[in-house]
Amino acid sequence: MTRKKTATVSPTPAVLGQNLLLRHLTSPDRQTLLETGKVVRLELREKVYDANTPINHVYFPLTCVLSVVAEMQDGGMIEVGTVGYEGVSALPLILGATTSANHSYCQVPGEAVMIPSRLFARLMEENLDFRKRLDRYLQAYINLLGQLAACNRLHSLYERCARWILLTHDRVRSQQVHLTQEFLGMMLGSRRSGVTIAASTLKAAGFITYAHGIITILDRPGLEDAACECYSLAQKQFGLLI
Amino acid sequence: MTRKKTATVSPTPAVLGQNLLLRHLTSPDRQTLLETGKVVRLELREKVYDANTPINHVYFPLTCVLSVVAEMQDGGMIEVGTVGYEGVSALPLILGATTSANHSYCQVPGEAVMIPSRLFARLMEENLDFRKRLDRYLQAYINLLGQLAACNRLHSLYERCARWILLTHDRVRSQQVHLTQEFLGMMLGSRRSGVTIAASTLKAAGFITYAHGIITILDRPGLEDAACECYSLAQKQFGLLI
DNA sequence: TAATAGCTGTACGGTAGCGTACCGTCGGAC
DNA sequence: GTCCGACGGTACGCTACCGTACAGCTATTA
Repeated sequence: MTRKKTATVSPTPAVLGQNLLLRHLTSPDRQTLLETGKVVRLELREKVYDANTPINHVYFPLTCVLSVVAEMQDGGMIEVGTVGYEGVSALPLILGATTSANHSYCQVPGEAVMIPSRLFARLMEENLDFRKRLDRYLQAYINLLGQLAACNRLHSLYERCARWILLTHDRVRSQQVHLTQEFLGMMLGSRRSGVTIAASTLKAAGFITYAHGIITILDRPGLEDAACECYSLAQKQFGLLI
Repeated sequence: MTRKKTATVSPTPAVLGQNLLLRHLTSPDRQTLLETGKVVRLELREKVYDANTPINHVYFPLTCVLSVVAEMQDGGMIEVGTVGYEGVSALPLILGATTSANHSYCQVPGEAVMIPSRLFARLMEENLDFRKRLDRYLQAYINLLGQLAACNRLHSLYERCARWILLTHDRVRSQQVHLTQEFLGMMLGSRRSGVTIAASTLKAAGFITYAHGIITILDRPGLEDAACECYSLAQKQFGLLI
């Protein structure tokens, strides 16, 4: 929530290469992005956009991870999507909407390239290759959304915990992820105490350690075994985007 | 599974009006559809397409309802989307894919307008208004998919049963829906015995009756009260498409 | 160094729904 | 009318997870 203002910096070509959508951009659009885009740092739980509110800025994550979150009438929240360096924050804009049905905020702090929504719309309109990449990305996102709907119904909290940790880990450079059990519980739509039990089991198995909001991955293959099939399916979907 | 071959019939303008996407089509594309499209009857559980298999035909439901179903590694199935007269079967084609990650088959028997995928692609490319309507439809579908993911985690079987019956009822002209509890259980990713209890409760409340594969809606407002918020949200999304 | 706030471990009764089994009933086929 | 198969009702032990509460630990701040 606390946002430290940092000097906005223009991206370098190397920076653009960190995002799968920006990586393949060619001039003149590449040049436009180098000039107009800003590298910003998103802090934990910093808002990206609100539900049913015009989306004015578009973020291409570099090292941060964003969450798309559905809010129910009773105030309950649950994650319905994540966005990392493989994608872009403004999924609804791809189909011409100006708002989203969900909220989005920063799940793992880090950097992103920000551009105005109007520029994003122009790029989509004028750059066919970019447009096609966005379409493919959106398709992958939809496929994962369907899988998530199934996963939420059919798989145990233990499996989903492992899946979530892996997916986040894939998008972060470090072996450590800043993440409280309370937060993970909200993302998974479960109680914190339930998450503690699942996490303790993963810890006892030696796959992770867990202390005061920082989770460390110790045994990735082990964690992959613990996760449901949804993880490998997600990996496969993202593999198609490179 | 048993498909009775019927003589294929070309649609009339009145028929096109029954599908929200075809309704607004103007000539010359309208004429193309009247000539090239076929009105076909889809039977219960008739396949629309398979996962990861080229989609050659596109269906615009008139009175039938289609299900999009995810199949898990253990063979378990669960519905991740439905398509009625408001939409079209081939959602992945909208984004340029040629296959789907899921299966699709007929959930409620009835009629649909069928065209070849190639024609569908051509229409999307050449008809901007049609393209825009498809984009809006896909956006609504995505929003509902997100809501479903949340619903599957947060709402009870009782609520989801009511929601499902309502959504299907909306897309059917009759007060009766052909539907076994076994089938509904599969759609909802739950046991049949659990569905029986939920359905019995709805029956005891006087909202529906239920006998040998045919469910009859008696008290729609009552059923709406029983359903979770996801139903009214879906209604709202579809309302935006008219 | 002490106080504080945030995070994790644990406990425990309660419940929804699983998994499975069995039986009754109704409708359609012959 | 009789048989058979499909469908629905019910039962019951079992499990995962809820909801809530409380206690202990660690990093941060005063």
